[in-house]
Formats: sequence, structure tokens, C-alpha cells
Amino acid sequence: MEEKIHRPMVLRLARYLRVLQKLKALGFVKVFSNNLGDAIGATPAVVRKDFSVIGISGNKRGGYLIDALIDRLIDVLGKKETERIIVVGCGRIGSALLEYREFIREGIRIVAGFDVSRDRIEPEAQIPVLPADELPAFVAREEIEVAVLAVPDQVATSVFEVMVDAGIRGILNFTSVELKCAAACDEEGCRQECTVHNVNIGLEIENLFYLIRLKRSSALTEPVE
Amino acid sequence: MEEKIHRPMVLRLARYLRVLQKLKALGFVKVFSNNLGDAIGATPAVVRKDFSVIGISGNKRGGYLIDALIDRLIDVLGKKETERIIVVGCGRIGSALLEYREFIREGIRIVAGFDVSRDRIEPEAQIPVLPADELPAFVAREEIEVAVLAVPDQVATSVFEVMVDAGIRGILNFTSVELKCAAACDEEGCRQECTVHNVNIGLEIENLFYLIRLKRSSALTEPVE
DNA sequence: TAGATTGTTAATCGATTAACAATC
DNA sequence: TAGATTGTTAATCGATTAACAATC
Repeated sequence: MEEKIHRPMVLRLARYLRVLQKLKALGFVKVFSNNLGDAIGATPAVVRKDFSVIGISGNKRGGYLIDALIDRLIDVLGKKETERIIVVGCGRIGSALLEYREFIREGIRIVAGFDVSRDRIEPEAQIPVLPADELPAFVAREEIEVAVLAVPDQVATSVFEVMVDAGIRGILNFTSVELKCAAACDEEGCRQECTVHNVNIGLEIENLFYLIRLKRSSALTEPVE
Repeated sequence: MEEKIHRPMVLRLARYLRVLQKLKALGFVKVFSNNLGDAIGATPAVVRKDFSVIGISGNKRGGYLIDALIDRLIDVLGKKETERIIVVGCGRIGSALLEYREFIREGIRIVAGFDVSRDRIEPEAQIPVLPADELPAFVAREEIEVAVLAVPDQVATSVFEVMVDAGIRGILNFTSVELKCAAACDEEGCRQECTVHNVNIGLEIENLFYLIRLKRSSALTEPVE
């Protein structure tokens, strides 16, 4: 059992966990690799491989025990307590995220928002929105490690620098700026100690159009098998 | 030149295009694979390979001509005119997207929003928000092919069905529901003729926490080389 | 037993990286 | 020429898929 847990696999593990928790809520006790695969869009073989890698075994005839799987997945994913994050930039997208209900259900809690604009500041709100210059102190005091970045593109890079210096180590980046590092990066988009995941909405939509066009043209050229 | 254009490559092509258009605006004429690679976070070899696959060649000494690249990329990506989309579900995230300025700059235009809630309907707004039951007629009349889905999770599946039946062929899915198909799917998440891309914010944040924990623990175990 | 399911290994597919010849 | 850059091929890495033995 000396196999690596790679990125696509981690994402699958998180998906398994969600599905399993729902199944458990429905009163299920066991599950087959078959059904779990269907639920997250993977083949049964992948499911079994994944479980094998994290050291879970099922029963040859009866499938996997849901409780044991949930425990092990929580353990592997390290998802013990609520994960606390901040939202930097409380414009349209940022403030939409502040109110995003799904987070709570998923064990994620936004503890504060930050903005430069005076009329967005609301220190007394349920989720306080604070002035941007209080970010470093707040991050240090509250030991925040992960943030959502939803500022205008023009200031993305400079805000990014501030966040990294403040100690943020993971960023979900909603700007369309490719965040980059003065220092060396690894392939995952890491500056010093900060991992960045990009949510590039425009790029995704462009890609959808491309795939549609591709499918249409190949439908014309390829024979209908 | 009979090589396939695969998904990661398409995303890179779209990124090249953006950078090149900015370079052109700055008055640049030529560019090296080296610099382009830096700009999108890829190695020079990848850049050259990509251009080779789409049939663009540079000059051994002087790099690539920006104009020629832009033309070819627009051609390959099929990005001729403005891409028209709709937003289904105009709650927090949906309405934030309605006002998302970047879209215009990227050649994407939201032509309408849809919602079931009466007090969100605004047929006279600059971007009209229409009742959900007008969606099929609208999609047919305006020949809409791509949509953003930002409805509550509970109704995601049923709204999805309606959209696909209406003729939508590409969806950017902001719900945390894995959209699935009664009929057969291919690996890209395709139901009948509809391609789905998922933007799973919660999952991304979880993954960030996982990677951070991983990095910290491996920093402890691994020797500092 | 027969049938179904797990678990593991090998084969394959996909994409990136390395290496280097060609050449401006 | 010397140096720098392209362009292509082969090697490598990474992940999925296929196949099948084990076994409940």
C-alpha cells in the first residue's frame, strides 16, 4: 500500500464522502463499488482502486461498509473540524459567496469579508466585512489559511502579494489573472507556500462553445456507427 | 500534422489568445515560446508543440508573429462573433454573474436571466430576467446553446432536464449536484448532446485545505534538500 | 455450487518532458 | 561563426482501463 494519492483521486475521495454521508442519512449500511461509481461518474474499478490505495477493503460479496468508509475518508482528507476561510473583495461575486448557504452544509465557514470600499464595510454584520488593511492582523490572529479572491482584475496581483505575506496558504482565485510569483513555483501554481486554484468562468464558457462546435463538426464528418 | 487537440491544450490555446491580444495592444509584433510560456505558466517546449499541432510555425531566430498566431487561434477556437449565453437561476450567484463585467471584454454576452421567483423578474432591464417557463421558447427563438446554471441544488436536476430538452448544449454548472443523464454519457459529462462543466466551489476549497495539510506534513517528514 | 463482487496486476492511453537536430 | 530559437522525435511520467484470480 505505497501508492500515491494524486489530485484527481483526492477530488474523487471528497465526492465519495459526500455521497456516502447522504446514503448514511437514508439509512444505508453497505454500498457496492458499482453504485458509488455511478453516483460520482466513475467506473467501479476506479472506486475499488481508490479504496485500495487508502487502505479500505470491502467484502467480496457484500460491498463496503459505509461507516468505515466515511471514517477513513474523513481521516485521509483531514476534515476534522469546520474549515474557516475569508473572502477578499466583496463586490458582486464576493458578496454572493458571503451568503452562499452550501458552505455551511459542507463544513466551510466564512469568518469575514474584506474590501477597500468604505460603503461595503460592515463590522457588525453576521459575517463582518472589514477594511482591507485589517487583513494581515486578522489572518494572523485568527490563523486563517485559505481565502477566496474576488477583487477586480487590476488589483489582483497586488492583493495577492499582501495575502501571501499575511500568511494565506491557499487561494481560490475568481479573477481572470494568472496569479504568479516573484519566487519559484511548482506545477500546482504555488508561490512560496501558497497554492492557487483558478476558477476562470470566461475560459470555461469559451471551452464549452469550442466543444460544442467540435462535436457538431465531427458529427457531420464521422459516420453514425 | 495529424495530432489531436486535447482538453488541456484547448485551455492553453485560449490563454495564449488572451495574452497575445494584450501584447498586440502594447504594440508587440513578435513573441518567443519562452515568454509566452512564462505568461501562461507552461514550458517553452509545450508552447512550441501546441503551435506545431495547430499548424503554426515561427522563425528559428525571431520567434512567432503575433498577428498570425491570433488569426490562427481565433480560427481554431472558432471564436468569430460574440458568444451569447443565458443565466438560469438569478439568486445570489446568478445575479452576480449577470453583472460580471469581464464577460463583455471576453466576447461573451449574457442575453437573459431566468428565474421562478416573481420578484426577480425584470423583463425591461438591460439584461432582462424572464420567468423560467419562457426559457424553452426563448432558447429556441434566440438559438441559445450555452447556459450558466445557478439554481438551488434541490431543483438542479429537473431544471437541467428542461434546459437540455429546450436545446441547450453546454452548461456551466454552479450547483453542487453532479448532473446526470437518463441516457448514455461520454466521459466529458455529456447527456445526449449536452456538455456539462462543473464549478464546485466547496470541493475546490476542501481540496485547498487538503493540499495545505499535505504540504505541511511532508515538510516535516521530508529532509530539506 | 453458481453468481457476484472485490482487489491486484498488467496493458493501455494520454500528456508532458527531455533531448537534440535543424537553421536563422 | 556563434548563439539562440524552433520543431520534432523519443522517453518518461501519470492515470485510467482491462483482465482476471480470489473469494464470499
